[in-house]
Amino acid sequence: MDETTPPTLTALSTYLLSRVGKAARNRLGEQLAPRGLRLWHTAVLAALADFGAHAQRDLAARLGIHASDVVKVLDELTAAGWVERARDPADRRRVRVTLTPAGRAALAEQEAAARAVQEEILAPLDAEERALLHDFLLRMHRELPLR
Amino acid sequence: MDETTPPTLTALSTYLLSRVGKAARNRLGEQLAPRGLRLWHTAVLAALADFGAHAQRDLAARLGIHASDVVKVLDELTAAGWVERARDPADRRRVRVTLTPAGRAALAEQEAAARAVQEEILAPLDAEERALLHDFLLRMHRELPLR
DNA sequence: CCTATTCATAGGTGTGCACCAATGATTGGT
DNA sequence: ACCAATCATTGGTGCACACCTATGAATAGG
Repeated sequence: MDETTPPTLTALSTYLLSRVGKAARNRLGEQLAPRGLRLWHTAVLAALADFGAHAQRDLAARLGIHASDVVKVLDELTAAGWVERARDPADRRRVRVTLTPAGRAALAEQEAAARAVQEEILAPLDAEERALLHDFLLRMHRELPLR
Repeated sequence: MDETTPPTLTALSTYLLSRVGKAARNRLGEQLAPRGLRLWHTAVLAALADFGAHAQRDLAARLGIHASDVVKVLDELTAAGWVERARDPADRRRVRVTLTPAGRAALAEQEAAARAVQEEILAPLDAEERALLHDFLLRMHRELPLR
């Protein structure tokens, strides 16, 4: 049986983007799932590593994630000992979230997993093409609504 | 508040791919939703337009979608009058699916919607860059497991 | 001929993702 | 001192997506 994807679809960058993106997402998910993680866990750890401690509301704003979902992600990250919550003494409504050394180590592992996935997905491209692709994606990403 | 995405994430093509891809997927979905459609509807119409009538199992194989899900998509496409189901007289287990003229017209509209989304997402890229991106995506897509 | 396989169908599950409303504690504005 | 707004939290909802099982009709292979 012919399994060729319809040219009407492959002619659309949008379609390819959504399909390749989904593949990337799925493979990333498969890497994280065994550790009981989803993409937001990594994103939160990365935000803390790159920008230091955040109030939860700032994490939500930076990542474009719902405040109520931040709570749930942090519940799991604290349970893993990767993150610590502490009331902000200056404003006791806020909870200050900090990355633990264990959290930093976990992030490094997750980054490595992501790079392994990258190797799979970008396999057909040479180094120069990968650099171009990354530049294109960065520029598109920058214009995206953070939602 | 600083809403910069963590560099640890934006350094990963995989992350950008999954994020930009999701945006593309979402915007496409928003275009189709008012008409009660999802991406698979368009994909099925495209397969029929590009390769002619299919048995349902062949649609499933070509698109990498579950046979039981094909049934549901076709239920809706037939209800819209875009597709017709007929028993294959040569093998009466099979159902031969054909595109109606209305279906072809609907596909054209959906393509136009997809191109509009494309215009949004690819806005930061010039024509040459878009062509390069499309080539990259095509090559990556070709190596993807059809699932 | 009859048994195993194929095909379409019906009905259901689980997961990830995004979003929403209600609540209690705390703060800021006036 | 009070009222309105902010923040974290709880406990949901709904959707898209992918997958699974069981069933009946039809076919193919020995």
